[in-house]
Amino acid sequence: MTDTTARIPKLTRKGQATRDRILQAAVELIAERGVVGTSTEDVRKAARVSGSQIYHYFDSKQALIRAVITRQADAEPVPGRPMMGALDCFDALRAWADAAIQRQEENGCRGECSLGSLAGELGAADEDSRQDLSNGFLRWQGLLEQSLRAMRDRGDLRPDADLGELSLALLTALQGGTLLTQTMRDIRPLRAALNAALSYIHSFAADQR
Amino acid sequence: MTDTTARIPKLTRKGQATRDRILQAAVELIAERGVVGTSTEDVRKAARVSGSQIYHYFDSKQALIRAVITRQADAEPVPGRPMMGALDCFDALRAWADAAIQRQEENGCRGECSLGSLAGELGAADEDSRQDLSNGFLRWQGLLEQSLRAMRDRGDLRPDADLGELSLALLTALQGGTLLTQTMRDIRPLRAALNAALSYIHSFAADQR
DNA sequence: AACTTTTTGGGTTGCTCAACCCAAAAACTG
DNA sequence: CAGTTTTTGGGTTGAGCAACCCAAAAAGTT
Repeated sequence: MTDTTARIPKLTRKGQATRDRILQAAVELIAERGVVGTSTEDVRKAARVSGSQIYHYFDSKQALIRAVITRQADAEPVPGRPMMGALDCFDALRAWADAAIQRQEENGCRGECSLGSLAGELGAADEDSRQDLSNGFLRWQGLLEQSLRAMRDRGDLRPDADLGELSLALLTALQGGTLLTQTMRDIRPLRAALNAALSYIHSFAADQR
Repeated sequence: MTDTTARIPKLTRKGQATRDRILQAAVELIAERGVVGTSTEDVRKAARVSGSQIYHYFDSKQALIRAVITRQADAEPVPGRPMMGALDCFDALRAWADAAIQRQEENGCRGECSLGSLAGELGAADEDSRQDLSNGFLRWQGLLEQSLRAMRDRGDLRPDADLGELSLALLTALQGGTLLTQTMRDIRPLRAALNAALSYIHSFAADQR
């Protein structure tokens, strides 16, 4: 994977902060206006930096976008809900799904610049971005799979449950549900998708009932 | 909904054909390069029409895009697999899902310009398009729900099955699965998503095995 | 204090592309 | 054949925008 980040030899705390401010501004603008609807000039204004600052920290708009992608990919699939070690029983999984739903409701079913939206917008167009996105999804799937593995180790899930498939089902439900929910501005798609996925996972519970 | 189609007073068979050729070219180009990656000039060349033909049949690029959306929305969720009346038992549903999977495989997991991709690309940016897309999804959900209703009437599904939720779960699975599959260029996400959704629906079968 | 990094604010350049115009020729319709 | 519709092929215009340049001032570091 090409590195689009390392440009500046040294980067003081302040430099880091400015770079982050630019990145954060890009994330927020893209969330509400999409990649195409966001010009570097918009980002510059929103980040309150002047002139050539953006091109001081990023090689190109593409590099900035890719930095946005990896930032989102390194974040939690459901913002504010850390997964590591926490999702290890059915109740926790249910709570995680409910948090995703609640978050969308609070946002008025508006975009969040999650990987899913970015994938829709960029996937077809740019191969480099597509790979970054692919890696992001892979990472998220890994996180989910790890949680499911913890559940299986605890004896919640049957030993023969295919964790790869289950984690994929959950991830696609989250992404598909979010896509429809944001497009239709209606929380029901996401709710139905996650209900179905959880129920499917539950059908592999060790103790049925 | 604003009508973006009716511009020309009369439209002979030939005019219709040319308009269709433009629309079709737009569909194909957008499928492989996305909306942003496709200029009106590209469409013009691909449709083998000259000069101002595109603006003769469409008010603007936006109008053309919206026409693409509604064309896709009026098509079948899984191209080449008509649903009306055909999907009325579990086997038919399974065959439909398999067709979706097979199609993606044949395409090398590449984009198809289905509503899902368009939604990702346009949803955030443009309100009019978002509504067209929303209506498209709604139509597809209706088709699925109708099929499930047929299954319930036949006695395949329990009377208390929530058809609205089930159809949403299936549609989100198709969309989310397709999104991940196309981004990761791997058929497994779509397969896992549809497996999960079908299995979920099957858990509402009248005769549990 | 010497040095490095960051920031400012003002450029410019050159391309892409949507939108639109026109007048004449070709094709179709009744 | 007269009238309408379609098509051709050549424009132009103007906006938006990415990419890049620079030199001086401010801030930070050691």
